Amino acid sequence: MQARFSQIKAAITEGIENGDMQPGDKVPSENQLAEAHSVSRMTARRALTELVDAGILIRTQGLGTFVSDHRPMSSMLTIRSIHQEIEQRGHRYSNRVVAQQCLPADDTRAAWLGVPLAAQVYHTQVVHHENDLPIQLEDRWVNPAFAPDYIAQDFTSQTTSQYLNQVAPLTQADHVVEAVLATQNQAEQLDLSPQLPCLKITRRTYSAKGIVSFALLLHPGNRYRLGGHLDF
Amino acid sequence: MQARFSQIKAAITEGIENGDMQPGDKVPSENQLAEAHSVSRMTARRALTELVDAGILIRTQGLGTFVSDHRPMSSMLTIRSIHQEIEQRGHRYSNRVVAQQCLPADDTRAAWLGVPLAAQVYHTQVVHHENDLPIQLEDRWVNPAFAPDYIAQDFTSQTTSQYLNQVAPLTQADHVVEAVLATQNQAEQLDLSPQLPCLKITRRTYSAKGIVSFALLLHPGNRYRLGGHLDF
DNA sequence: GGTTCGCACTTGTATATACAAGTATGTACA
DNA sequence: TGTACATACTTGTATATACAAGTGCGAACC
Repeated sequence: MQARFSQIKAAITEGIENGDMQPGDKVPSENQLAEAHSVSRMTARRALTELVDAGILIRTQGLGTFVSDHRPMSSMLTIRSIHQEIEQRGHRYSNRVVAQQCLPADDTRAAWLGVPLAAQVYHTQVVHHENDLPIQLEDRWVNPAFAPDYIAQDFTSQTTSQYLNQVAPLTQADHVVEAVLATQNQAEQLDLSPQLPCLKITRRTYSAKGIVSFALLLHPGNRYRLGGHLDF
Repeated sequence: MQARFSQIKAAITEGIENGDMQPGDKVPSENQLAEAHSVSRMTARRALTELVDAGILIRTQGLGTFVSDHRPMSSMLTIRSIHQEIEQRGHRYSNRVVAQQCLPADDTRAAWLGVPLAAQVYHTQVVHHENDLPIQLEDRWVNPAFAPDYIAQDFTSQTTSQYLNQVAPLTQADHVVEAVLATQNQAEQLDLSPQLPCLKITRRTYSAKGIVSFALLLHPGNRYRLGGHLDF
């Protein structure tokens, strides 16, 4: 047995899918839907609310509810924690901490972290392994103001992001994904032949008080699966 | 003036951000929240519902509501239509239809499109230009069952996805993004030096009745900006 | 003719209530 | 000891109602 609000949702999406309602068209008002389906207004409203959340409909107070004209414009990019992902595949996760140091920020790092030039920042470089094969290179710069003990941690038992999320719960993050060639150095760390295309993901994380860290991920070969809606 | 359910949301997220509540912790029940904030249960419930939708909380009927332990695990990858994106930058959009043909599906295409081997499918290859510079290569295979007139369209005035979205409104789409090197042929179409890393996005679209098309996008240099939460 | 006001209709917020359904726990019973 | 049941508490669904707030239109007024 299906809930009633769910039936109303189905009726509306069906009307959109078979072309009865075009993008921009007005859908029946909450009161009309309520009467048509013999439910209360709040139940009809719930159906509309969930379709609005899904991006199928658009609501304007005082005007009405309409079929969205630009539905498939964005998509959930789901990237699980590298640790979890590997273990879910039934494989063995391990890592190697290549570098863990405190150094003065050059202009690029300073700009990304929002600290003065030459300010001391923490840097770690970790190679992640799946069944002892290197599959991911992580470069991370951390603002000491938010994680003063970062430099003293043991990151073989706990990932850097796990630790940071503990001491400075992040509230926001920006990401950029691009395709690059691995540098000589990076290729050596990952035990790759150079000139191999890699997915590079740059990420900047914010806590409530400022920029916590930015990290650089190199994924040779790894693919990311996307679900949802996307337009190109 | 802020709505009351919004105040409750703020109170909960604040509790999570300053560490009062850890992932896995139980948040007050709907009735407790209602009493504590002097609102009805439905209002307290709405606050929780929106936080659940946002991925901050997890609810289980009969058990309670808990702080999510894997908050920042996914991110909205927002990719606007190439056409819109270029025009929003104030640049000139144009394209060149390289191929538009009907041919028998090889095993790969047949598998992706869900049609028998050697079935006739439509294929188009379009190069998208920004200010007359090629920036994107689009390969698309279409199941004729859902768009029989696809092969006769003029795709200089209308993009392939615009047309398909009209004749067969899509209900779902899968995407895979990876880094590859452009092939000799692809590099020529895009007027690139070969051996350049490109973002390759493979997409399969579904209508209510089956697989409509799958497309392959090659983006040299182009970066995708992500917003929201992501974990690695 | 042009402005203002009021009305009808829409969505937004909030309440009080009722029952259904899932989970855990303890108690009574075999 | 162990199974079954009753109970308390949780979230899930649904209703009827009330008022707030935004939009559009027409009628009354100047």
